[in-house]
Amino acid sequence: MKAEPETRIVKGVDVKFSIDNLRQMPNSISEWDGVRNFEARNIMRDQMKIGDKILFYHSNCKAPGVAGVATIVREGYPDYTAFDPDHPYFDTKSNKEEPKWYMVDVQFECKFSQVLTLNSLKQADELKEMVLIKRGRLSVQPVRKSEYDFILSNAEIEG
DNA sequence: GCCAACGTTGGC
DNA sequence: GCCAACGTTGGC
Repeated sequence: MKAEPETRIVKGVDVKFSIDNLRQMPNSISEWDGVRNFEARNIMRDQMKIGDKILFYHSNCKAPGVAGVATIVREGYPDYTAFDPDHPYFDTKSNKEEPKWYMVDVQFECKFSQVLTLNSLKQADELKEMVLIKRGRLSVQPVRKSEYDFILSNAEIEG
C-alpha cells in the first residue's frame, strides 16, 4: 500500500502520510482513505482480511521504497471521506446509499531502520515479477508471499 | 463499445 | 518540474 510521506496539498489540506504518522495515531491504527482507483478499491473491498500484513510503501518522495509493515485490522467498508464536500477526497459520485469507494483500517507493525528503496528492489531477481516493479502505478496492489518474505529477510527492523 | 482527450501517478 | 505510462471520461 502506497502513501506519500512528503507534503502534498490537495484542496488546501496536506495529505502526506508516512509510516511514522501511522505509528503516532491512537493505537497506531489509521483508516486507509482516499484511494480513488477501481482496481485498488476492489483489493481493499474484496480481498484484504483481518490479520493480513501489508508493506507500507513511501511514494512520490525523495527515497521511494518500502518503509515498514502494517496489519489489516478492519476489512473493507465505505470511504466516507468521499461523502464530505469539504474533504480533499470528496467525490460527487459517491454517497452513503451507494458508496463508490472503500477503505480498510491498518495498524502499525514495524518500521525498517532504512527504507528498502525501489532502486534496490529493482536489482533483485526474486522481485522481477512483482507488481510494484513490473507495473508500478497502482496504490494498493498484491504481493506474493515469496516477495513479501524476500523483502522482510532483507530488512532490518527498527527498535 | 470504441477511442481521443484528458487527468493522475509517481519515478527521475 | 518533467513527462511516460496508464486510468477514466464522454462523445459518437
